[in-house]
Amino acid sequence: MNRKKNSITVADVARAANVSKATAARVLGGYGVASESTRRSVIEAADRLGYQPNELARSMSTGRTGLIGVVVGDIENAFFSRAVRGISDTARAAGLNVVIANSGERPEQEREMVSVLLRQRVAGLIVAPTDDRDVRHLKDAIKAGTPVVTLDRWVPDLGADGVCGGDHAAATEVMEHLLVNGHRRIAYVTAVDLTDGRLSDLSDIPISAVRERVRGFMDAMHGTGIANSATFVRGGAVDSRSIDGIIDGLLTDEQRFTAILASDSLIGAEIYRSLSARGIRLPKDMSLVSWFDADWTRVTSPPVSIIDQPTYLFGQTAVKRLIARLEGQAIPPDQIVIPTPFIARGSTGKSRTTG
Amino acid sequence: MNRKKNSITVADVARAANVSKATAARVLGGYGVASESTRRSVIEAADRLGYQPNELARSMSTGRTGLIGVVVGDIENAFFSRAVRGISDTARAAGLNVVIANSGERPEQEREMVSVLLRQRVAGLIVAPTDDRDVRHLKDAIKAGTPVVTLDRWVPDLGADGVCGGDHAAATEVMEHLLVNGHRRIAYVTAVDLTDGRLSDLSDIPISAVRERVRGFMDAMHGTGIANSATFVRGGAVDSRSIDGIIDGLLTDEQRFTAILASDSLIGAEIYRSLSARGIRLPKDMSLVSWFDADWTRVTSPPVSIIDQPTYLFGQTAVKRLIARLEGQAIPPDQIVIPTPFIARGSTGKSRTTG
DNA sequence: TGACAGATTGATACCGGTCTCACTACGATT
DNA sequence: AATCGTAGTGAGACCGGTATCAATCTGTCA
Repeated sequence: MNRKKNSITVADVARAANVSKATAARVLGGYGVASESTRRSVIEAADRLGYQPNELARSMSTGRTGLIGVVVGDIENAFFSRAVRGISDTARAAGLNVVIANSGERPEQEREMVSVLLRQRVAGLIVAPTDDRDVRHLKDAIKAGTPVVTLDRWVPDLGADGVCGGDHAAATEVMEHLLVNGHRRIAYVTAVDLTDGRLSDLSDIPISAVRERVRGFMDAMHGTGIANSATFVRGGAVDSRSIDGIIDGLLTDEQRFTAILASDSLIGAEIYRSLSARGIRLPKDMSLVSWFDADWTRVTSPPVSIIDQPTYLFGQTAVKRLIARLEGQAIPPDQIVIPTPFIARGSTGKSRTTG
Repeated sequence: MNRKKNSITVADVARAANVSKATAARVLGGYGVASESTRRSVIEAADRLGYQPNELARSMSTGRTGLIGVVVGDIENAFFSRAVRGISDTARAAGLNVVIANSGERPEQEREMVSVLLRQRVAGLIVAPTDDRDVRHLKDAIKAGTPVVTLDRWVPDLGADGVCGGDHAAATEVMEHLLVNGHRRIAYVTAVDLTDGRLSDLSDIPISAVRERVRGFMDAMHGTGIANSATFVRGGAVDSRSIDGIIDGLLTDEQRFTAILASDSLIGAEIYRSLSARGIRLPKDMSLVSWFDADWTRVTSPPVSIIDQPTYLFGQTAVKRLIARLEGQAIPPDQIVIPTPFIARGSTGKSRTTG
């Protein structure tokens, strides 16, 4: 047992203060009672020795860790880092600590991270599930007594609360704006891996948030009599190169696209860059809307129209709900929808074909 | 003791497998020896019961938690979130877990967070210290046996390793570029709180990274015979409004500034926005350089010249050094400088006064 | 003066693992 | 046949707290 640190324990303090371990523990742990005089001498001894409580031992014996585990797709993505900030601030205010893990949007890594966190005995989990269809690890966690709140994504039959954006409504709102402006050839670009980059069925999309947006997109298209709108969805937008490819595809398509929806701000930025590089002017030649109010959307000219996802609030809300669960509230798990309004800025205008 | 979770322990597995607790523990913990047959039956029993090791108890008894604590200024800042990603990826690969905390760049919150992490018995700390002059909490941690690596900032007398950028060199490089292009009236804008927003002494800057950059800035200015360069440093750039104020100040100053250095990418973005809003064109009317290669710097027109801080690498390097310390390497603590090259893009050009 | 309630305090089991040490069984060595 | 080495196993201490319960000490009241 190579215990490197010779830390001071309650027993040491007790000895120094000439009281029993139990009494010292009561004073230092802030539970039970002690006379004012012993309390003082214990505290004095603790200060003198530099006692620091061992949270591990405390958790061990109480069975509660004050830790909440968070699994996000990628902390480097501002969407998640802002949510993590919301989670972190809110948790801290409630005296909880936060352990962060990345899934890299890969199901097996998500499972691994959840398992690691459970072994760490986190009190609860906030997870942005990578794949709706494989949530057994989350079900198991819930069954074993660790409450789960899903972030940004909603899995109905999971039995966990979910905090998400109003994805279908936002898509509907954007589409209305675009349709009113005469757009008909509108593309939806997502990172989701679709066969050949094309969508054959909505259920191919494993992330509810994206699925709902695409559903809203297709519903709106359908409403204007466009039946083949599934062909307007492009998947696999994972990096610069793939996005350049998608943009090339859109620009040379026989459907002369006039507007593009970017499913997240990373994709949005790359699309913007790709369009600029090709000399396409916004909004004259093309309209662009991106999900998430990233920094970059305000410094482009024109600034980019966005769907504002207040992910700090997502995180905050998720923690609050988690805390409610930890306190044992037995309300049925449900979906908390946070409005994600469309904010029109300069990158969207009248369709060039009707202008 | 309201132990909510009825988790399976080694004792349960041992009973089910008809062996002693010690033997089951040996098999499940992967230490010691056991015959092939008992090993099989223990594993079978563990699987059947759904045994999940309790990492807490394990840490309790071994004295090591595979946790590393990270305290950053703000995870929401891409500078840090990218570093955190580097830390997280590298730590994970080494079998360590990461606990993140925010200091909000406030010394007392930093102290609080460090204390919380120490109570959590993290194996090591990676901290971006908010104030060089008050690092007693870090010294105490080191003295108590928890290695510390500072991130982005270097505190010489701390006795900890530090991973930082080549701030002085980068400032020198940028200044050379600007001076060659005829700029003489160059402002340095930082979030650091200076009295009246003006710099009276370098030691007023509590963050080494910023101090070194300003030193490089002033050295270069001095090299061209400009003696009052301290008046070209503006502090307090903490939000949209303050930055608008600073820009107004610079534009109306009797010194007709022709170039601005932004000390981080948040400031850079706001300055860009503020300049655009005022109709100032880059690089014709003003040159702009920002530290950190944030997303937004590539989508502006012109794209913004930057000092590239590879913070993913910062994080990665910090973890590697921390692991070396954890393994007991007794090399003297030192500063690891990671080059942060200047990358000229469209936002910097010839000074309008010499053009 | 003796009984009794309330306030303090101490002894000790316990949480779920790891780890030391002693003990057994058995083949190899002499 | 006696001795030895070794693989395998079990008993139990331990980590640093918390929690339970009994013991002691007051002061008060009948």
